Amino acid sequence: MKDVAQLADVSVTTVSHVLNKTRYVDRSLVRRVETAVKRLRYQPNALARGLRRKETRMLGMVVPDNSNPYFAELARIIEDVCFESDYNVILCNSDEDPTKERAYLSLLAEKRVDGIVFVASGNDRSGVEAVLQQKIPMVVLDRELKGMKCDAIVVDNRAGACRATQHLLDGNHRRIGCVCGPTNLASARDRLQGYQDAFTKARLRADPKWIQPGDFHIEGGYTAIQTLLDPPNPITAVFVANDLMAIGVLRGIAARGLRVPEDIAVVGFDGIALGRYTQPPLTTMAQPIREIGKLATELVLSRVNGERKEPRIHRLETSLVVRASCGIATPKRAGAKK
Amino acid sequence: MKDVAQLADVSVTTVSHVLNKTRYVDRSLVRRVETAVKRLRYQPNALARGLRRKETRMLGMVVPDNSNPYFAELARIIEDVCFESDYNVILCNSDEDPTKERAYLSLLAEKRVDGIVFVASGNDRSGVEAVLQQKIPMVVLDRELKGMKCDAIVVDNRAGACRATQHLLDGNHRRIGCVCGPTNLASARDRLQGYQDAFTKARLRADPKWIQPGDFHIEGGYTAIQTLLDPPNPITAVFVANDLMAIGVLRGIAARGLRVPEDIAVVGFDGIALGRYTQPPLTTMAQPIREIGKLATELVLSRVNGERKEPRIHRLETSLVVRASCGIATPKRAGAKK
DNA sequence: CAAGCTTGCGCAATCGTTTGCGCAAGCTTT
DNA sequence: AAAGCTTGCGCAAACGATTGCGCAAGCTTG
Repeated sequence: MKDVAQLADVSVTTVSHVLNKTRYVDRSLVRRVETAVKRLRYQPNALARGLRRKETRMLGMVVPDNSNPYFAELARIIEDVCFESDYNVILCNSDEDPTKERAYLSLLAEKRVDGIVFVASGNDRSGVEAVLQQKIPMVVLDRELKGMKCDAIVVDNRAGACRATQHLLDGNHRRIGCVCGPTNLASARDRLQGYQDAFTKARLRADPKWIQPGDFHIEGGYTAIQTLLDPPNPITAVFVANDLMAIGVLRGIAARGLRVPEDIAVVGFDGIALGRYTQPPLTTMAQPIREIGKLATELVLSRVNGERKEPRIHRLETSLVVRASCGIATPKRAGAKK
Repeated sequence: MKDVAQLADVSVTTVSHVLNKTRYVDRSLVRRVETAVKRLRYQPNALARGLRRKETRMLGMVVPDNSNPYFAELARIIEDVCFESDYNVILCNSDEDPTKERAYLSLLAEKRVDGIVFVASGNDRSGVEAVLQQKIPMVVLDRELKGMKCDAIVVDNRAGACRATQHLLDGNHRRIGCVCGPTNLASARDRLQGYQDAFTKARLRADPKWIQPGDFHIEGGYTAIQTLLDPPNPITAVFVANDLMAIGVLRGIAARGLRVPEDIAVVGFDGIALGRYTQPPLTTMAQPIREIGKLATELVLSRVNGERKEPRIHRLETSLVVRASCGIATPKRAGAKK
């Protein structure tokens, strides 16, 4: 910058003001500065700027695993919105490991990101506290950390899972299995609850043997469905707590020579884009993933820009997307049963 | 930091040295500093540090689209390796748009990332030049920019596509279609070439009508296969230039009531993890994606750490992964035919 | 006991910007 | 023509760390 100033024969102050258009500068000087910038291929140093301005135009994004299509899509949306607003995003994969989560949150705080989108997994308070007390705007997805002074976005996992299961009940399935997620995750527990709620509401009982824990990964779905199909007189339908596992389930069923939905009906959860293209296409309880991503980013950015609203929990609706894998044409509403 | 120094009643110099363990400090002072750090919840400012040290411990990563599983997996690996070495990665989606590419490269340069992993798409020299002349280590994937002073990692797309197609020929298919990628991408062109090479080598001719351009996205595969299957006496096999489109192709075939591999054999390209779980599992020409990611990151990081080797082009091998979608049990080697 | 070493720490410059403050020159008033 | 405004720019102090250099106190040595 000094060099630019020298070459253009002005002060660095003027160079700065020209670059930022932050006060009037004479035409001729502007031109001189601009040509000097071009000649020297000058690129401002964002660190120095950030240090002075106390902003970095970077957001941190912590997700469990960006190779899970759900988070990949979410990341893509967040990144897009950020790009629009001239922000960059730092990608962090936590693997749902509290230690990694803490490490990343702390790193992001040190890097002085302007905000954080955090897909929380465990009950990790400490890491979050550290960030908040640095006054870094943050929005937490998928988990309501009660008592936390920051926005959260959640979907009603329980109600969604319940409706998904009801859809199978409506299709006259009675022996309905559930491949659920790791029970240390609140969202997984809620979805399991919802599955059970559906039975309760229908005055039926879910056999505990029908419930098989998964890991939210594709292989987990594959192996879970195997043990679910092993016993004689097995389930005729299965609710899978996320779409990635559902893909594994579809494969596992096919590997046994069974057909979906004729032999086993399958319903997933998440609404990833891939669900349209599975064999057969996947019926799923879709999260409004685009909205979640947009809202999350906008919430963070609005706080970055000084918005001072009271933090709150935003609850979004899931919606049932009926495709072939459940073998039930029209979704009946729960209310329609009475 | 000043506050810490004050509270511990030492100079900021000492605080810095304690934090970085960069010179001997008396035990008692170390303790005083450490407790002060805890009490104040002090977190060093990475911007200031970076400014002084001229490093950011951040890498830029530019990919076309992180929601394509191939790039998602790549990103994941890169991020993992970086985490090991205490680096963060900035995620950038270029959408294969030269303008976005330039914008991102320039932004990354301003942010003074220590290095860049760049999955190049177009022929964009300018953006790359700008980075290189800033002396930022960079490795370019998927495209050899000749004359560029930086490392590149490529796979032999042409040979890979050729072998994939040969595999179909070996399976006694003669009318083999090709869903190729956008022709402005070198990798897509090479794969198309490889497809044609296979015919040439077998002294056969590929009907131009069998070649259908795609967009490397899932829907593109779906629509491409439709037009490929429309004519009477259609193809009996298809080579798809990437796995994502291949998934679309599988769906498209199923939607017409045809079966894979009995009616149409399918071979993809990329080797994404999802390929194991498609219906049927996808035969594909796999890129060594883990190696690519690791090598890319290691190359960049080694240069960050002052390695001064001559930049070179690293060529990696693809390998055929035979699953059910091609309907051919054992891959015959091209050489075995003679 | 003086000279020279070693040990342990602090001073102050530096990294590359932004920005509050003030100054000089030209213009408008009265 | 003096007083007061405008206009257009530069000076220098931050921002928060790192690090070369040097200083004082305690030791060793001859």
